Amino acid sequence: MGRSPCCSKQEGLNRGAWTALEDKILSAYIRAHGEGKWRYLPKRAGLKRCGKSCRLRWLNYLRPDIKRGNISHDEEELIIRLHNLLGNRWSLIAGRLPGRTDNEIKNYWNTTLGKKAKAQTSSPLAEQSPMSKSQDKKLATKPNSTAAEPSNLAQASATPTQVIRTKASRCTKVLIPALPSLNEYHSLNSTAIDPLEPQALQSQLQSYHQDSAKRDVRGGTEELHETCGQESDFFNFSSNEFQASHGDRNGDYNFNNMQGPVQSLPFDETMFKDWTTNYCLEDNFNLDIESLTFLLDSDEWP
DNA sequence: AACCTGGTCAACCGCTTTGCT
DNA sequence: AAGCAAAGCGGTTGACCAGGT
Repeated sequence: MGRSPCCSKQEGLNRGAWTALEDKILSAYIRAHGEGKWRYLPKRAGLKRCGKSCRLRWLNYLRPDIKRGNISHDEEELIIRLHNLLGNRWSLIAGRLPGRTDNEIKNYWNTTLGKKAKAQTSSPLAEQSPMSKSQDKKLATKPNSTAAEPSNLAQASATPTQVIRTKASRCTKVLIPALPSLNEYHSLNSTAIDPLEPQALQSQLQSYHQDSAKRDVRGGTEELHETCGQESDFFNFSSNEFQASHGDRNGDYNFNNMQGPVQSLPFDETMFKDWTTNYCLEDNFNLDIESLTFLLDSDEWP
């Protein structure tokens, strides 16, 4: 199957850590045009990055609803229990932790929780952690607890866990949660520039590409890459055009819809019914949409 | 002060899956 | 059915930092 070379192999692209300006440019572009079409995004936004890199940066760092750091005790507990059930399905685990990314959870597991679990495994007689003690407290009130719900980390690691292997599927119908209005968005993302002042960002963009060119020369390539910014169409519009362009290009988000009351797509319960019957869940599994914590506490798990 | 070591996490990389033609 | 593009996923890497020697 022919495959075009990975965009990361293209020459002239910036790599490594993102600069504040690149973040601003990416944020501003996505606010104007929405997510998606990552392959074309860098060129249109005027970024010297590959689409993959842009997507990752947005999803893991720039999204307005991202919670960063300070993983709470409850979250930690939930991660452990989800990992017992799902294995290294980080995106699925992250999906149950609002504001957390799969990358963050994966890193947190690899650096913190995984070690805890390993330590408990290697020394099964080791003292229980406070977390596991609290889990035991819970279980003390649950006489029907099963092996699939370990009472502590040691048991979680020592007991063969039942990992649910889900089949990855693209989500074509989504629930749109409460999206912030544009004003709310700005207050959430204080570092973002005002999208209604594209000229200011455009001047920064020019210096960004000049700096990139300098970096290339310093790097010994002696090669002045043709900047994407010269081809970019992102900043070639006025404030009025910006306002009019929300959602009009490429069928992306309509930001006008983001203003005013919360809008959500009608939810059909049969969607969930189908999901539970078509996927790997047991027939007698009682799915509670509100909370996976409830799900995990359910005695219906095998 | 200089060096070493280990921890953290953002970013990269390669692969898989899905949807479209 | 086959080919391709786009998106998503999970493992790995490497830069950075703090603490220890």
